[in-house]
Amino acid sequence: MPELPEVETVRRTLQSLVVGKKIEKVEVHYEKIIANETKEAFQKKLVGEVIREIHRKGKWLIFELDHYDLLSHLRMEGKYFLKTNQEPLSKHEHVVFCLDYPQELRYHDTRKFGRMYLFEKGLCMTCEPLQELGYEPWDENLTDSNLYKLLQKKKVPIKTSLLDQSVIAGIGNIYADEILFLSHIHPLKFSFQLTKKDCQRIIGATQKILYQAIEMGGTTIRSYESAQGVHGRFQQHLLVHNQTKCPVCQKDIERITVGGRSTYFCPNCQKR
DNA sequence: GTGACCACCTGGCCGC
DNA sequence: TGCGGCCAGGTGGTCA
Repeated sequence: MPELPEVETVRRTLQSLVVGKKIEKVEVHYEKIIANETKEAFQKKLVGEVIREIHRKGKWLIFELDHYDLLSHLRMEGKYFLKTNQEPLSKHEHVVFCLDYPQELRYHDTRKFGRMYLFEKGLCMTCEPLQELGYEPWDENLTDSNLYKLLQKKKVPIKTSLLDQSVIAGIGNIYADEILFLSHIHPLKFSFQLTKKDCQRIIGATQKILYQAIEMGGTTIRSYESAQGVHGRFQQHLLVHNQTKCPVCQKDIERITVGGRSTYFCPNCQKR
């Protein structure tokens, strides 16, 4: 389940593997992956384009091409693999970018949740998928005052607000649990009840956890791998998510549902 | 405008 | 062993 650290790991891996490569041909085997173009237009527009750079915003990957920006969201199980055309196509490989012969960049997605958008170059930052995104975790404007103001308007539990991409972009279910644990905040506490001090702790914990996770190549809970099948190591450092004992007080970790999502927390360290 | 709920999908797991 | 049902979860759409 790729969150910001996993997407950043994929970006870094792809950056070294495919930047400078020319797209000779595109095969789309599952049309729904392409969100804002027909399969035919998508295939036609990308032929001859060179991958100039790969960026990330929140959980979105942005392939900067000659004339277009290709946006890719991995959702739950999306992965990219660099293979040769000799290797048989897996049933979960839905989009194939044929690069310099015989190399192919293949988009693999078991659950077909991932989406790709194609925009004219330079227009993607103001497009629908990206314009709603909130602060990047290392954005200098992500201050305790700004976060506090934002959360004052939210009448939902803080866990739900952390998953809201219009607040802080890139946080998913696993890291939201970890951030709240490090911040000593109960996941059911209402967002508008948080103090500026709480916001300061959330920002600090977010930056710390995401930085560590990126350094370790992300988290592999069930299905995430970066390009070429590299597994992340951060799962060995998770403090509460999917854990049974609190690493601080040794009390039992509780599992509840918040906003329909499994949520792990320590009732002793994270009082309401 | 905001929040709650559901659909999209498939593999893994569990109970029978 | 095989089958059915539930669960996982990011996002967008719909409804209240």
